[in-house]
Amino acid sequence: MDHKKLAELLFPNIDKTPEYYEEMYPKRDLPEGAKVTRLGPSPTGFIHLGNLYGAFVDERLAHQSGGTFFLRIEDTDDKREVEGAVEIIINSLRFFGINFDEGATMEGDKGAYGDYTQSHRGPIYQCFAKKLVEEGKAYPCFLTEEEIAEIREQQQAIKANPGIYGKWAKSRDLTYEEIEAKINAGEKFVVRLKSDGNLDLPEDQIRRIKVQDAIRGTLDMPENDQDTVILKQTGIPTYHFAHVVDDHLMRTTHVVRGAEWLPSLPIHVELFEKMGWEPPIYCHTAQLMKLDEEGNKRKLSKRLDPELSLDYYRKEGYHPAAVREYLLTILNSNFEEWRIANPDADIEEFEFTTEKMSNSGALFDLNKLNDVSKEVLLKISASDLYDFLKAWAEEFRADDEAVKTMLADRAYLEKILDIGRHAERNPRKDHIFADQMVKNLSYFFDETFEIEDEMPQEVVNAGDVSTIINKYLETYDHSDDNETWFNKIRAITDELGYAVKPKDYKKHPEEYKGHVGHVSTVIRVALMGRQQSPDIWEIQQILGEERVRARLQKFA
RNA sequence: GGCUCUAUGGUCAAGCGGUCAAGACUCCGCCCUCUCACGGCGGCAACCCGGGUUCGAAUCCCGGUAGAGUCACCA
Repeated sequence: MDHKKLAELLFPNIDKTPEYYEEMYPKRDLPEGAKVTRLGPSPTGFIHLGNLYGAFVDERLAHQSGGTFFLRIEDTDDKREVEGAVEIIINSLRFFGINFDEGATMEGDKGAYGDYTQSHRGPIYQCFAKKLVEEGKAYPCFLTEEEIAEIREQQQAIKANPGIYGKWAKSRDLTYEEIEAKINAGEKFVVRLKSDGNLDLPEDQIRRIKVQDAIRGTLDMPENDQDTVILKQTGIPTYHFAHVVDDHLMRTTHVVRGAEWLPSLPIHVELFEKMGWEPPIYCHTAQLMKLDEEGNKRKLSKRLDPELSLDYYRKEGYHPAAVREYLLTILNSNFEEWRIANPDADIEEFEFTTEKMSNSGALFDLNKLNDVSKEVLLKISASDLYDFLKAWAEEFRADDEAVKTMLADRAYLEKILDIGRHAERNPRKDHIFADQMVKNLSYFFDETFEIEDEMPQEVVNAGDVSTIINKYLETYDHSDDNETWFNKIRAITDELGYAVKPKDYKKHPEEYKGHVGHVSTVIRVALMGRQQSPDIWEIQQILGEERVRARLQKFA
């Protein structure tokens, strides 16, 4: 077989040579140790937490080392493409602080290693596929879907491994004349790798490949024996071939991808060998897991787990910094420790390493996210929080009246957001995410204020509700300081036969109607509509005298 | 089924031949306290199983088991 002639027959329009592209995309001029990483999403427009997790690793690796992080659109599957997906991907990631140095952007490509959209790179892949054919390392395959299904059945019958390989790869043996005839007859073909592997040998003779994974250490697996499709009928490559060609030409140094790619690693290794290229350093990340209905762990799925979509967190109003912080806690096992030692340090200062990454799948933990979020929001100023809430509202709650009223008066909301946050010792950590905050703070606004809780039983039983309110109103002076104010409460408490010290009531409940806490709660319910809230005095100062009196009046 | 990955409390996780087996989140007490939150103190709770190697194993070896992933002209 004249492979050169075959290559010409298959790719009559490919006139560029591999050398041409090698020259066009020279080695990157970067400082020693700089890493080049990439994110290669398929443009379905759906990104979930797992994608962010991986993107975060890419981003840290590149930017921590003074390297480059680029975006490549992997749209080799025409069936999955969604309109506007690239924009969604870029925006979502940017929101969470992931920015690219190079690659596809909304305004087209940026960088010297493009095109960054795989569907635009047909001739490049074909050029390298042609080279493989020329060297007898790849061949056209005319098997139809039905024929492949039939092969599979035969393989099942004799318990052979499924797939197109070795003797099952019937198109391997076609002569030039046969191929030419088929092409002239209009038959479509795919290009397959002609694998040298053989897994039918006795176990101890099977060649094994060893790959150093930056996260997992030495990987040791049987070599590939499958004649994997590298170019589809359309001339567009499969993931495997696109990965090898692109990451070589784009000079990627570190390929970060999910562990679901582990099984196809031998294919990639063989492809790199056949191309005569040095493979990148692989970083196979653990997959984020989820507990399913039966209580089993399983991989996050975009189809099954819409609530793990990044948009879900944006809609709920989680702050991007909180999500980043949370992700880092599950990404690097020493991050939490570092954070405790450096509570105020910028997250960028943490030295992220692949070695400290877990290689078992972490379960997504909402409790932990919320906890982390509280800490993160505490460090954000009221002014910045306001801006964050406003941006969130504009995007997700444009028609929500409650949100509108909340944001109407900036100074007012900022005071509310700061309640108890600047306490010298133990600041309050009330804020978790935007939606939660809207609900939590509703009582500050007359439009959303309502009585949600009952008055305390002790006071109701004694019939003292309006008595307390009236006495409170009588002595109320908006200009009292916190201590003066509370002393007045104590006076009312004592006067009406309640214990000024809760401890006294606990010791001798028969001697009192209740204690100062119950009396305060009456005020609290009248003012806030709830039995629980931050400091009453502080809230009163924010609500203003007029509003305070009006609300109390309803219970007088 | 083949191949691969993983295996420490409910969750996330330290550990890398000798520890009373860290820590964080959750949960439960107590303290602080006008309620809640915060904070402090304390508590519940773990090395998948079986064999080895060793004076000694969560750590090393072998064999099971379980969970996950993957076996496409999807990525």
